[in-house]
Amino acid sequence: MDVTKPLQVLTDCRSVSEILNRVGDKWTMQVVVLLRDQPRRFNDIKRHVSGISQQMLTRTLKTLERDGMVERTVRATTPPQVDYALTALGHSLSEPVQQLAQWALAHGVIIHENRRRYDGDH
Amino acid sequence: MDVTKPLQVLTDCRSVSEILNRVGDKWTMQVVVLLRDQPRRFNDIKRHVSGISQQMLTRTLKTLERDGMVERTVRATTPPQVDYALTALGHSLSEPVQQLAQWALAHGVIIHENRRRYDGDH
DNA sequence: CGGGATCCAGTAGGATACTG
DNA sequence: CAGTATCCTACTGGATCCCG
Repeated sequence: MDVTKPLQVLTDCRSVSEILNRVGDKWTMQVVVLLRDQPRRFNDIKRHVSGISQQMLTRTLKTLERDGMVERTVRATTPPQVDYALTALGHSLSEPVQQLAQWALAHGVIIHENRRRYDGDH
Repeated sequence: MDVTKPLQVLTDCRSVSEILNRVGDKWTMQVVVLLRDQPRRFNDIKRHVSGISQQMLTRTLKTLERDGMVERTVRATTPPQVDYALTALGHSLSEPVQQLAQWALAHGVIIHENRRRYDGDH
């Protein structure tokens, strides 16, 4: 099978697309950025990420833990206390994401203008 | 209403999440990276992005056009010919995306290891 | 050739109730 | 407090047929 450059690029793309899909869901980013400052507990996160349900927060944290982006620490107190902290991997991700955040902030307005114009013309 | 720093961060996050969601869908990245090299025609793109249906390619291109990321040029020949090219905005996006691509390529293996380990333990 | 229109399946995400 | 379990809805993506 031929290892032409276009094919290589597309292979890379699928790998990148997977990451983008993981990190680009509705809540992951907000949780990661929140945890960048400090570890937090479940309901603490829930309070700061407005609109998220306990269901989705559970799923989001579990997926992040599975990928090794956050570490889950259970303290066997009563009531139980669970801390979530970003791992080194999670922190390393936040760097390229910030690049994209810069881009999004810089071009967000233009994109929305483009959409308005497009929707007006069509 | 208070304009505390956490709130500001979360506002940014939603904007970034929106971009990630747009760009992180199943096909957008592959199309954008393919068009980075040169403009291409509809079926030309379809051939290079293996697995994409004409339906999804149509939708993907239309969304990219709406956001001002690609420019659509129709030549009224018979048969009709339509060229798709990346705009300056589209090109500018590909830069931070490449940063993320680097990250994905560098850490993809570790992430998959983390998942295997997690799935084994639980 | 480059789509539009339609239908259909799978999954992401939301609401609520319950539990150790 | 920190979840699990259940149900439901909406959106994404795929397949097919048609049209200028």
